[in-house]
Amino acid sequence: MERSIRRLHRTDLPTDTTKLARFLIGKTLVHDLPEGRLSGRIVETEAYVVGDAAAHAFRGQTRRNRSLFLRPGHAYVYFAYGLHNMLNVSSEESGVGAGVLLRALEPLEGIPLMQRRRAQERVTDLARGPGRLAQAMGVSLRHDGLDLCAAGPLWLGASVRPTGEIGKSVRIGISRETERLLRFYERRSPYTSGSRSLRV
DNA sequence: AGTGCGATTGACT
DNA sequence: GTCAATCGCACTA
Repeated sequence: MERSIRRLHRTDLPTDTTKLARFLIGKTLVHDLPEGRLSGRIVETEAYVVGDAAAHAFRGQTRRNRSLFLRPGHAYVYFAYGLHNMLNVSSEESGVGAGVLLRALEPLEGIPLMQRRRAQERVTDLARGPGRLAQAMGVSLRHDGLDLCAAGPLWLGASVRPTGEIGKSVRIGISRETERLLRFYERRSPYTSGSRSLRV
C-alpha cells in the first residue's frame, strides 16, 4: 500500500542553491519501480554553489556535468571510485551550473527491497551516505539528466511529517573550500552520515 | 590514445 | 586508524 505523497512542482523549489539544500531536508525522494515503490525522507544534503572550487561545475560545463546546468529539479548522477553513484539535484536557472548532493535518507517505503539491494539489514545503514543512498534507491548513471519534477519514475515529494530542527556544518569528503557551512541535516536523525561532531 | 583520480565504502589492523 | 576496489571521464599530447 503506497502512501499518498504530493509531488513537488518546480515552482516549489527555492531558486538559490543553498536555500534549496536546506529546503530539501524533510522532503521525500521516490523511485517507482515495477517491483514496488522505494521512498525515503531526505535528512542530509550539501550545496555546491556557483563559484565554488569544490563543485563539479566550477571549471565550466563538460559532458559529465552538463545536468548541473539544467533548470532546477533535474538529476545529476556522478559515478565515483568505480563503485558509487551520487545523486544531485540541479539548483539554478538553465545555463548556470550548481546543485545539491543528496547524502542520506530515512527509508520509508520499499525497505525490504532496499535491504536486498544493499545486502544490509540495518535500516539506519541503508541510505546513510551518498553512495549507499543511490544503491538503496536504485539510482545510477541511467538517471542522469532526468527531470525530478516531471511525471516520471524518480521524483521529489513533499514532506510526509513535520521536519525536525535543521543543523548545518562543513561538507564531507572534499579538499577545497572546506570551511564553508553548506551541509544541512536533520538534527538527532539516526539516518545521517558523518562523525558525531557533524551530527550535533 | 594514454594517464590520473574522485562530493565513498567496507573490510581489516 | 588504514587501504584497496574499479569505472567514466577530464586532461594532456
